[in-house]
Amino acid sequence: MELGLSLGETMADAGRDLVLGLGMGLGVRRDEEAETGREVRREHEFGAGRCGRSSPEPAVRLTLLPGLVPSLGLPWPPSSETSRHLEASTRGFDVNRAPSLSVAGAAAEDEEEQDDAAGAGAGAAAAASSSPNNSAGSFPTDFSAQGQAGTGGGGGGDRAGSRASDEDDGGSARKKLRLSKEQSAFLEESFKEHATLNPKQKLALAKQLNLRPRQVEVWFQNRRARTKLKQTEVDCEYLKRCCETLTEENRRLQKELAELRALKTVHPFYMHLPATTLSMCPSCERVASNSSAPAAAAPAPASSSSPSAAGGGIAAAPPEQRPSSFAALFSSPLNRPQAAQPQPQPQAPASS
DNA sequence: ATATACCGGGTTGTTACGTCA
DNA sequence: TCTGACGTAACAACCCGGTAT
Repeated sequence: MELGLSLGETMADAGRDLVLGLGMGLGVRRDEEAETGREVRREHEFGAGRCGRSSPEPAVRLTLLPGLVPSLGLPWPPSSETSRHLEASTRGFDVNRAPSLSVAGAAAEDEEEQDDAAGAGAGAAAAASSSPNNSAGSFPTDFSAQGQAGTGGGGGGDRAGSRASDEDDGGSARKKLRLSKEQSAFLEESFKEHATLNPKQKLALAKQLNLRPRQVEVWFQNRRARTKLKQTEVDCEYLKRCCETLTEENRRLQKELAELRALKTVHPFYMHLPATTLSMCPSCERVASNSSAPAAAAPAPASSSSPSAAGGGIAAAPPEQRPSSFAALFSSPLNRPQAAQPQPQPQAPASS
């Protein structure tokens, strides 16, 4: 069996569909999200799924449903990933030292901020603002003292404005990069609720955090990129495990097929069905035939002379009802492993 | 057709941390 | 043990191209 895996672009909030180009005709569905317009997305802009318009949407996509996790026995999501992400997401908090620990650092920053103030003319407020240390003590009230450094405040929030400010700052625009712990936390909380912003919310957030709207916009862009990157990493690992499991399954089925063929040679009367119509039910370990599937699957009584009846306990079912492992793999409810979110995933299955 | 705004992908510069001699 | 150089990861900001309005 040849597997062609293609990792579709799926944002963390894109319905959690892992796209697999397996070409096996199982669990195929059309991507309805691809028809979702931008306006619809706008209406559901917060918390609603979106499909990256830049991603090439295959005409037919095989949705790798999260039910694979239990089916394949794959540990998901990796708790280490979650912890790592959380660590990473909170690393900035730790990096921002507590005021008591940053005497030397504060002194150094004072020098920088003096430069900033001199370069941007932001004044004493800006000079005192951009140090995260200054805001470590109080949560909301610090926001008024944050940001705006190096840009002279204001900032239209549009690209032209930011680019203009880049040039206006006389080369000091990239200083004071780190947002404060409180600002990051607030943005994270906002991101949990909605991964995209409309202008109104952007302005509100910027005002609340005393950041430029452009900063808020950039933060959300970067945050989405990080989420997607994490999800991609998770998906790759997941697909790798899926591939390994399916390979093993294929190996097992090939072996069983060989055994059945050998059995056929020994007892030809026993298997007067075409070999291609035989399938093995992995759950009950019985041979199933789909050659008479339409009739056998129907409630109508099966012919006593039918092979399936003669088999005694041999079940016949249409392919979509066949209790194959693939069907189980690709028909489970959405449970695709997700990249570590800011909040821990309580439904993480136990690792194998 | 043009302008504007937004977004994703990629890149750059800064910062903080860990390691090692 | 302390220190400075070095590598690395994370992050904020930017640039560019595409798309929608």
